[in-house]
Amino acid sequence: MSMTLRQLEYFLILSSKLNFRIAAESCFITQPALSSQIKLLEENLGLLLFERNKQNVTLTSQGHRMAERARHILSAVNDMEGEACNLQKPFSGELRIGVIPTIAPYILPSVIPALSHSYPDLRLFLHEHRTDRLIEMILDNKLDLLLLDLNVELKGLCSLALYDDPFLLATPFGHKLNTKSVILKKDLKDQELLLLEDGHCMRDHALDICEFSQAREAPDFRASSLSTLIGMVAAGSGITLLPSIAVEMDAQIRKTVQILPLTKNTPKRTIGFAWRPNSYRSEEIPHYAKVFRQYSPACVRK
Amino acid sequence: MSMTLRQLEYFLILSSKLNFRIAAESCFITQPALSSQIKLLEENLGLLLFERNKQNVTLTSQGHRMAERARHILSAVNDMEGEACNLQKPFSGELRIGVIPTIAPYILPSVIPALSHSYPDLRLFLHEHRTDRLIEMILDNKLDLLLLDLNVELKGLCSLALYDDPFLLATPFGHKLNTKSVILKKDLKDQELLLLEDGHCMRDHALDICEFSQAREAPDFRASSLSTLIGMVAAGSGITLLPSIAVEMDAQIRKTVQILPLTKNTPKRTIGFAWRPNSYRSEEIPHYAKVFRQYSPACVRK
DNA sequence: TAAAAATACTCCATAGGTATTTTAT
DNA sequence: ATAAAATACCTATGGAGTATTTTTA
Repeated sequence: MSMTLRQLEYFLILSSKLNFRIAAESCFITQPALSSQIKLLEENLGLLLFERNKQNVTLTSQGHRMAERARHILSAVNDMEGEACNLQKPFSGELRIGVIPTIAPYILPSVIPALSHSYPDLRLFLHEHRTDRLIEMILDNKLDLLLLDLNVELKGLCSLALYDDPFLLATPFGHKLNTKSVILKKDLKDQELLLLEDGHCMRDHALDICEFSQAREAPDFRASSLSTLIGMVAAGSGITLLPSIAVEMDAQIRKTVQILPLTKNTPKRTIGFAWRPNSYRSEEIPHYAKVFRQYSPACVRK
Repeated sequence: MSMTLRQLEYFLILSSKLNFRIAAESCFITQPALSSQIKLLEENLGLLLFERNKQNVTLTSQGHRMAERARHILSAVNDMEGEACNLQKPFSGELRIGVIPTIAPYILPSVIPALSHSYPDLRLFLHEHRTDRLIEMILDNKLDLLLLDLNVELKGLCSLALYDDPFLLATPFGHKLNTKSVILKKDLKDQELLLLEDGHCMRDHALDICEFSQAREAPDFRASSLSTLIGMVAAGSGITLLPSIAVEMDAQIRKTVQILPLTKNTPKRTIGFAWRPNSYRSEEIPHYAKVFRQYSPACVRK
């Protein structure tokens, strides 16, 4: 009679595979069984979800909108089942954490073991992606918790600030700025800054600082990671900004490049958690925050 | 195996009836059938939803939280089914509109027939309640569209302003303020204002104006409707504020009390729509807004 | 001809019914 | 004794299987 959760699951699988036989396999049923359930769903909704014409299956435009709704429903179902587990035994099960690449290597190595130790029934899964991707994933209920720079559009997510992470200046040894004890805004004027490639939120931060200090971005160069960036600075190709946590946690950095503090009114990023308001882990998050704060690099500890 | 939408429906009905026999009736099944489905749901979730001890059934605390989740899921299902209908035939089916009492009698009589005429396949249902109740209802998917004063906490609802509705001063005939052509802030000082009872958002608006102008609320008096308020003003018990739309649409008012314009920088309320972001009618709403604007009282037409 | 989806049918798991027992007042 | 929920057992709907046909490249 009425729509079924199972039909919605099948529907979404088919809408990603776009092939009945292959989708049926993913659903662990036979192809005719899938065909009939999809047909039932289409009859129930009173519209065509798939175009199955010329040898290939595609979602109709109506199907697209229905798929959006179906994802929302199944996400809510997932939340309900998760909360049920959580009520029986909180701080257990899968905790899927998403972290940006300019944070992960400096925070996680110390915090993750501590987290595992504090909550031994948690099974931690870490995913490292850039901000946009992480937000997509958490909104689609593929992640439970993000650790990122909070100075971004959070699309309705809840957030909690954990650390202030000031930026430091990295220059080649022997650079003319190195004699100064503190770098002021005017010192950066016309300096060439090497920056990360597009999509890294740290890049946007650094561009703001460029604009403010009238430094300019080095043309024809975009690094894909902080370590590349450090290598280029060491090679004398320019200067760059680094987060304090990186400088503190990676002892090699100070041996490779000169680290200089920026002006008093120092630019910084705010590192913190973000999560879906409907997450069944909402109430656990302040506890995780405690662990993250306690086992963080000294330079950001409040 | 897994949770069923039907189980969730039964669960919510039982959680409102708190009696298996009566709830089963509402579900159109027998009592044992309901018992077994509830039991299955409890087994699936791995927790007790109901306490069935001393002759009466109650929701457990865990049950409460699960009911919240279940409501959310079924609301999303309702949205999906609604959108399916809507894709087949937009501007049709039930449109459940919630309106506050200080707007309904002045806007609806002209707009509703026009709306029916523009969209003959709509079945309009009107609900008149105060703001808090309306917001509760729309969040619970019991209404599709609100028409209210937008100067309130909208709890994540989308909104669209329709009219600016200035307040006017109503005094008894022969009142000493009546000789003035325009009322200024200082004229209201120490005047006794008669206001609506608690819960009307117009009351809060009027209190703000009180505070600003140092007028004071008449003690021991709270009207339950604008017409009561007008009657009291006519009887010489004090003065009050009235929305322009009321004065324009109800010809009796000017025969009963004196209407005076307020200062240039006149206080006003903003009347508009509010709806759930997930509503399947989101795309229709600008069209409804057009009709509402066109068939509104002249005093608020832009 | 081959590969993919739809159709025809068969089967069995389970939602829901009836009859009855248990429990609490 | 009564009223409510649970249990036992039966029935039948419909989800999923196998075999086959239809469709399209």
